[in-house]
Amino acid sequence: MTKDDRELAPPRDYAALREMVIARWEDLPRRLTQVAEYALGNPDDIAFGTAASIAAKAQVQPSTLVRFSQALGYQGFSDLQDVFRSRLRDQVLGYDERMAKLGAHGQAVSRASMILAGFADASMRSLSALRNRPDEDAMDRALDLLEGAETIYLIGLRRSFPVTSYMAYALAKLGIRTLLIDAVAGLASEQAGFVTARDAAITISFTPYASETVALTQQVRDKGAKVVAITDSVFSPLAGLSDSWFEVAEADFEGFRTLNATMTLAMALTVALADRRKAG
Amino acid sequence: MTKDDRELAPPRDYAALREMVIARWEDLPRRLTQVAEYALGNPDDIAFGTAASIAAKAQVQPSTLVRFSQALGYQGFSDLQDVFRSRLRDQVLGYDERMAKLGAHGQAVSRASMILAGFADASMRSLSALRNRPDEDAMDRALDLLEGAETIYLIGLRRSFPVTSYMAYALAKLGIRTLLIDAVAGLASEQAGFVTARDAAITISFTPYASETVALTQQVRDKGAKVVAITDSVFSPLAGLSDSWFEVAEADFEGFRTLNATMTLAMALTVALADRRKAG
DNA sequence: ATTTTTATGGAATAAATATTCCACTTATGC
DNA sequence: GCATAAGTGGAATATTTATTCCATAAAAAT
Repeated sequence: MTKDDRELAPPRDYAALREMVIARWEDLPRRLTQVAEYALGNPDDIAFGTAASIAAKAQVQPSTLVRFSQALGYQGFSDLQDVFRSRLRDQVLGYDERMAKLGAHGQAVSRASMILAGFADASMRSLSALRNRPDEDAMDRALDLLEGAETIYLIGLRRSFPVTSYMAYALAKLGIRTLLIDAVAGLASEQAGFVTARDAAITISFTPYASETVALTQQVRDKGAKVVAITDSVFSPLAGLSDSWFEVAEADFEGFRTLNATMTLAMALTVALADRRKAG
Repeated sequence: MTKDDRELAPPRDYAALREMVIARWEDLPRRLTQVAEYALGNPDDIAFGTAASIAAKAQVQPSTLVRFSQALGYQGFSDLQDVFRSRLRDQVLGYDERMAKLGAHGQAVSRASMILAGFADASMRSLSALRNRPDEDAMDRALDLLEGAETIYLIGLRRSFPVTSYMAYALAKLGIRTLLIDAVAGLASEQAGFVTARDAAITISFTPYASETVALTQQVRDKGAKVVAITDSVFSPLAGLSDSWFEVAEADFEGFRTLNATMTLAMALTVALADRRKAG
């Protein structure tokens, strides 16, 4: 079975694995074909099941699963199973083509470009999650609150400041009156002090929630302004302080959170708001 | 903790489980709250991981996971894990329907969420382009220039300001000295005036290139500082003014340019730089 | 302040799961 | 048809993984 040359490079992504199995279909022994057939037909079961349960369903012995895995070059069944699991993860996020691509040319790259690729991937994951969440009416609810506002106050410091500063720029370009709380000269509270019940605020914060952001949000809320929040979990202090809020899940790469999903949501919110005002 | 009445009906589906955890959030002890937060934030990890690996990521003991599960009325961790797994299964199955819906395009979806989807798609296109361009050594060249810099000056106004402000935040967190030219009080030129030949600058600008950004870049260059630029074409005035530059192509949606590729590149540059300095 | 209850970390144990091994069968080459 | 090689089932074993237990710490009640 010309083991030596095959065993060196077991595919790490499902697409390649599938191809390999199909290619070698012919020269696999009887029971192993049986396993191959079951595996390709019920990839989910492979991902979730135990060797024993899968073996039963495929009508073979557990040991056959191990042999199958090893024949393909994997260390054992668990090793093979990892591939099926990663496939599931990716499918949930919605793109297995790009993983195939990743496996195809994933070598001889510098550390720097690996970091870049890592961030790009993390970002795409975040965006995919954002896109696929059918948050249908969260968006509409937020727009209802923002549409009639006289001035929109933008609250977001530290890590969130890039987002609010972007919105300030874009909304201003679109002719929507905003006030960016930038805390210049330590005047954050004074900047927020002019808010009235005819205004609305967009407030953005993530773990660990900057206490100043929370305080400012509380402040504008007390004055009767509507509050739309963008944050990262139900447990965020902003969730309780807002009339409508978005949950954004940012993927991370080596502990550094991406900002893209938040940024994209902000952009969409900005344009959708302008769109509504024009229509209205 | 009034165990008896709760333990009889542990939810079998993820949605109900999630609700239950949120409801009982308050009266859970410290470590269990920690687990709850991690679980709801990273449901995929719970589905696939082992008790030990999850415990490590959530920074608790494996036994705490078991206790958490039991506090919720499950028999043990494995029992709880089943719920998370079934969620994944369902999501996978629901994916096809979702794609079909997407293909049928635009009926019964609100205008707002179409805008969101549009931006998400545009962003993913930008990122995909960024990722697949094998700009191998542009990154390394830039890092060479930045590595030895005493202070890194960040130049980027208007649309690019979110990016520079993000870098200022992230680099500061990583212990790298920066100076963000924010043009507060109209002092941009004065802020940039302190630059020396031992410093470096990162300058960012896109069509239509803000004249002030170009002028500032020229200024720091004249003083002998190294310049790394992020811009959108060879014809950019920044290309000629820099020692190394990145070309970033941002996709647009209905005329509005996304900022994600730039943001992601900035993030990668930031982390890669910190990585180098640590290594060096 | 003192006792009692509850929570926690970490090691010990139990359970499950994968893997290896070997006797036996089937196929292949001579 | 005989000898050799490859394949297979199932039990034995090794490993991994969840769970329980206990000593200690923190909180709550008295």
